[in-house]
Amino acid sequence: MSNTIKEVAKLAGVSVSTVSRVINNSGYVGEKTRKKIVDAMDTLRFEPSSIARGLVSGKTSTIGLLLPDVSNPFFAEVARGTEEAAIESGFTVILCNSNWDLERERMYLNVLKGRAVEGVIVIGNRSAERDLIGAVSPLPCVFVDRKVSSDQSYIWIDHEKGAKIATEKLLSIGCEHIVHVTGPRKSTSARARLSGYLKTMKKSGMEPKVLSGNFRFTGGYEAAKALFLNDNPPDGVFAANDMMAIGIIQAANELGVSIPNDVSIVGYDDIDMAKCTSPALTTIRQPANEMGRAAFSLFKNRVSEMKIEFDAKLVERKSTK
Amino acid sequence: MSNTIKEVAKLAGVSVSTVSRVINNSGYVGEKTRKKIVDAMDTLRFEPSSIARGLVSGKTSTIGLLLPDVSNPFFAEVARGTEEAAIESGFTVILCNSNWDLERERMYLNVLKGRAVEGVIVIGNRSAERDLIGAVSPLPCVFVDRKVSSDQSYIWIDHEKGAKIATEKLLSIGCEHIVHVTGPRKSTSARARLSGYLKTMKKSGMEPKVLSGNFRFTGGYEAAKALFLNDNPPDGVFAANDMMAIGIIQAANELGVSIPNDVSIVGYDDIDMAKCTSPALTTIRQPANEMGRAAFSLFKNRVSEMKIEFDAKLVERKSTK
DNA sequence: TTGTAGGCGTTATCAT
DNA sequence: ATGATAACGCCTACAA
Repeated sequence: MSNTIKEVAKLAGVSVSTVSRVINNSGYVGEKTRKKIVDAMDTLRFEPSSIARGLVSGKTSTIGLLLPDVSNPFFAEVARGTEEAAIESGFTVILCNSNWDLERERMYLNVLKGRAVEGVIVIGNRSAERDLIGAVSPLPCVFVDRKVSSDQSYIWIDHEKGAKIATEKLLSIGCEHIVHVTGPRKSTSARARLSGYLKTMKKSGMEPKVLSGNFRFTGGYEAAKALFLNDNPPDGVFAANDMMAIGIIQAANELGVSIPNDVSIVGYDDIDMAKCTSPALTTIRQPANEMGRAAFSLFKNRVSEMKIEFDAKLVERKSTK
Repeated sequence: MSNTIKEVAKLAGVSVSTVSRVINNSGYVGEKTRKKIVDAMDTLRFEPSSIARGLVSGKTSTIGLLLPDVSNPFFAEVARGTEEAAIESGFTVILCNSNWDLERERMYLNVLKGRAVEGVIVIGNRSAERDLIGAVSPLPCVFVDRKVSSDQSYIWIDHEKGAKIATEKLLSIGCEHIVHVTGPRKSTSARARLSGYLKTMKKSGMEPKVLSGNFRFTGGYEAAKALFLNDNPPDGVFAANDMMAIGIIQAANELGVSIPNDVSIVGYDDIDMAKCTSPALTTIRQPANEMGRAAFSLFKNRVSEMKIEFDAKLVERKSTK
């Protein structure tokens, strides 16, 4: 059942070079011969060995995708976008879950090099920039959701602006006591969101209030319990991601705090789940799929020192007045 | 960048086969020669080409993972389990999203063959069994969540039993009008769940009632609207998966139907989201991560005609009395 | 203990 | 328009 170009040639009664020509349609091939070969190819269900091709060309048509955890909805969607774009270009994606672990990030980068991938796409990593770039070098690398100062390229969303939009939304509906629940300090995107919130609050002359979170459901849930049990509960909450916002909604529901009457909630990401909460979550949309696709295209076009910026957009649902 | 074995040989003043021997440390190599070669290797920073190796040995330490869509939480978790187990064995996983499309399934299987993967793990496919096995042959293949009659191996959960447990739970809390919202007809696991529901209802002498669903949020949502607006609304609903159950909860909340007072809901899968709904969803847990790991181990140990069965378990939360 | 040579599946360069 | 044949980088008998 293993089919090589040789067997196709034999079945079609021609030489391997002619078969190779029709595969790559290069050079001249007579119509009749071409047809015979094409027929032979699909009766044999022939698929050229990309390994052998790789040997000749030195290329593997493979990239590595390094992320903390595919089972996180945001990363899953980025992964999906990357993979879709890759396959359209004849590339294949190796999946690597670093599990938020620095040691594993480094390990994977080495594995990927050994696999002779042509490039790496990195998302949501925690490594220090210099470590990361050292480890990945000399492979071309695209960073997603992280600005990087060297000559690598990256995909970036202006989270500061997104946070500004979120905060302004809360302001515009008359909230007077707006709290921000942050993501982990090490996350650059979490820091950008915090900064956007702080600046917007300052500009509007409001008093900011910040609680530390961790990007996880429980983080939001616990923050909200503390918040709503307080004697001065907020009337607006901006959570640094949707998972935490959902935790907040859950806590509010349990405590009998009415959304959006007593408090309005804005999240960040627009994961699928955001449509399904009660009430449905108003949030800042990150186009995760497109970001994944863009990352691949940056790699594919071998553009270094290039950035693509996306716009974070407000998606209004029922958790805000 | 990377040097070849030939250059190492030249620098060390030996033949390539001797170098090859030290690389794979096979056969006899004199201590002095070995040292010379090792030195040469690292002054040249030599790294053997995994492409060339793959061509010769036919082994790539790579497997393909074919699933409909990584951004579906259940598949994402299986993917994670598979990838974790794989890397622990020095294997690498190529991610393939078939997008529920038969044509793409076949296309990917061919791509994977071309990549010389050593095996394939297939989840949630829709292809007819014979097509699938024909397309993947002669690669070893493990099917997840699908029974297969040939000599392939598979991972299986007894969904009929899971459905029985779900239905019995509803019965045990006194529900007298229990509806089942199904998954797509083509899905074997959906059919098994339906069958388990039907048998259990029959045994208890209750009248079954079945609505067609599609495994998606909207499917549950629409089914529930129809159900609760009816003049004879159910007091128990068993949804064939969590996404639909969440749609049902959403619809109930919007309609002012109280869960679990007016109606109890049981889902299936125990995706992360199930903890986060209001009220939190009682559901049948599938150990997705373990299933992924088990799939890899079945492949790794080259066991064919082997099956691993998992048990579906009830996770009680707040959507049932 | 070490070297020689053939081959893995393709592509590319010559000839024919 | 088509066919030999030499690489690509490595492994593995088989010789020496």
